Amino acid sequence: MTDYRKNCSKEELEFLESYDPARYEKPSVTADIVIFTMDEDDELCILLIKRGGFPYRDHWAIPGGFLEAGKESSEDAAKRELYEETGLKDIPLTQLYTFSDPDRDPRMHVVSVVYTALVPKMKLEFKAGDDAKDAKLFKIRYDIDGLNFASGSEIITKEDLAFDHSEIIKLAIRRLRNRIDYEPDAFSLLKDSSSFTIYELKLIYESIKNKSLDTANFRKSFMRNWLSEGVVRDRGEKSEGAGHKPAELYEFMGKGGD
Amino acid sequence: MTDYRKNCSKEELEFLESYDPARYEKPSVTADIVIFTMDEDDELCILLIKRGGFPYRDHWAIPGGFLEAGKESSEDAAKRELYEETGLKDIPLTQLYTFSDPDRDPRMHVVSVVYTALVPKMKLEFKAGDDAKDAKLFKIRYDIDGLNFASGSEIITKEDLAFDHSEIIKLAIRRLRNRIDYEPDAFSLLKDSSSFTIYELKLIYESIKNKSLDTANFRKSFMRNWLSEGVVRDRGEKSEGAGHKPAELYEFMGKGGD
DNA sequence: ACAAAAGTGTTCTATGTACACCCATGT
DNA sequence: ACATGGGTGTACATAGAACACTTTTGT
Repeated sequence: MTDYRKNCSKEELEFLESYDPARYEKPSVTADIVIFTMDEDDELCILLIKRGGFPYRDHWAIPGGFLEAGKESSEDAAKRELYEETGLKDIPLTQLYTFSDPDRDPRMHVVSVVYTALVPKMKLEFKAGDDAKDAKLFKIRYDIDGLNFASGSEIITKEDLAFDHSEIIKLAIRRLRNRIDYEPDAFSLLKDSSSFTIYELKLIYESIKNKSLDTANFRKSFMRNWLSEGVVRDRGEKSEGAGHKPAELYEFMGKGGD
Repeated sequence: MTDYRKNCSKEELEFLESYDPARYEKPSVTADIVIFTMDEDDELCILLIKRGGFPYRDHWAIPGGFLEAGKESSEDAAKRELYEETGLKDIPLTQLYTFSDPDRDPRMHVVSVVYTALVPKMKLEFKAGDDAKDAKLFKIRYDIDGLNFASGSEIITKEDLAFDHSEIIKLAIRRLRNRIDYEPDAFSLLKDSSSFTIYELKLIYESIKNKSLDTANFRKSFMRNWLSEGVVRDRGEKSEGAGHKPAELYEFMGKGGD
C-alpha cells in the first residue's frame, strides 16, 4: 500500500500529484478510549476525565483526542492518547464502534472511533496534563435507571457525561460481558497476570457480569477454556500468608504477558 | 444532543460560534459497504464495482463514497451509497469495522467506516451510474492461497482488488460466519423470507460456512433457535410442484419482513 | 472454634454431532 | 424405479447450572 506510487503510470502519478484533498468538506475524526480497571474493592471501574473547556465543561468524558491526519491510524491515535492520559504504553486495544452522528458534538461534525483498553490499576499513572482538569476512576453501578458511576461518595449519572459518552460506555460494557466468556480479556485486568489464583480471576468475572458465580463451575470452565488450551500455565506453586487454605498459582501465557 | 445550544451559557455560545473546525488538518471519511447475496447456484456472492478512475483504475472495489460532513452519519452515507449503487432502500446495515491506516489510499488519508448488508438477489438493480464503470456479483471461493472471487469464467484474486478491500472482505466473511449462528442474518438472504423451506435456509448456511450440514441436526437447531423463539412462524402450508415430498413453509417474523 | 477461601464430586439438562432409517413426490 | 429432498429417532460427548460436601489456612 505504501509503495503504491512505485508501480504507477505517469498519467496516474500526475493525477495523484494534482489531487486536492480539500475539495470536499470533511468531518473531524477523533479516537476515544474506554479504559476499564479493577479497583481495590475488586469492582469494575472506568477512567473518566473532567472536561476543562467547552463544550460540556465540567462534565465527565472518556479520554480521546483528534486524529493527526496523514500521520497515524485511529488505533495509533488512541494509543497516543492513552499514553498521554495514563502513561501506559503497549496496551492492546480493541476497536469498539465508530460513532458518527452529525450533531453528537455541538462544535462540528465529529466522527469518533472508539477503542477499549483493559489495564491493571497499579499500572495507571494519572497525569494531570493537557486539557484534562481532573481524572478519576469510577465504579460501574447498576440501578433501576440503568448505569451510574461512583467514586467515593460522588455519584454521577449519564446526564453528567459529555457528548454521547454514556451510550459509548454502555456499549463497551455490553461487549466486554460478551467477550469475556470466549476471549482471554479478564487476564488483562489481573494485578499480576503471571501469578494469580482462580479466585482472583473469578472476582473479575463476577464484577463484569455483575452476579456471583459458582466456585466449582467456574473452576471447571477455567480448566477447560484456558488451562487445557495452554492459555494459562500451572506454576506449581501455592499462595501463602492468606487467611485460608493456600491456592494454586497460575500464569497467563498470552501476548507479551508482563 | 441537537438542542445542546438551548441550555448553554452566553459564554459557551460565543465559544461555539467562534470555533473554527478548519484549525486542524482532517482526514477524509468514507462509508463503504460489503454487500452479500445468494446467487442462482445458491452460492454466497459479493457485489464489486470496477473502478473507472484513479487510483486503482480497473481494479474491483466494494461500493462506497465520501461522507457529507455535517449532514449525515456514516450509516446514512452507507445507506445513500447502497441506494445509488443498487436501488435498495431500507436495508438494515451492520457496522463492521473502521479502517484508518494513513496510507491505505494513495491520494490522502482516508478513514473508512465499513458496513455489511445482506440482500436477496432479486431485489438488486444494477445501476451503471456515477463513477462506477461496471458492477458485478462475484462468488466467494476458497483455495490454498485463501480467498478468491469468481464471476462466470472470470476469476479475480486479492491483487485485483483496490485499496485494502481484500482485508475488508475477509473480515466481513469471518464476522458473517460467526454471527449466523446466533443472529437471524440468514433470513435476509432468502429469496422470500415470508415463505421458505428449511432446506432453502440450510443452503444459505452451508454456503456461508462453506461445508455441508446434517439435515436432522440443522432441523433441530432451527426449531430451537428460531421457531420456538417466535423468530419464525409455521405457515401451515406445504410447498408444491417440486420433484420431491412437499415441505413445510415458514415465515420470518423479523424487522419489517417483506 | 471460626471465617474464608480451596477444592472435589454428583446430578440434571441442553446442546452439538454422527448416523440410520423411512416418506412422498415428479420424472 | 429412482433421484431428491422431507422428516423422525437414537446414541454419545460436552457444556452449563445447581448444590452438597471436605480441606486447609490465619486469627
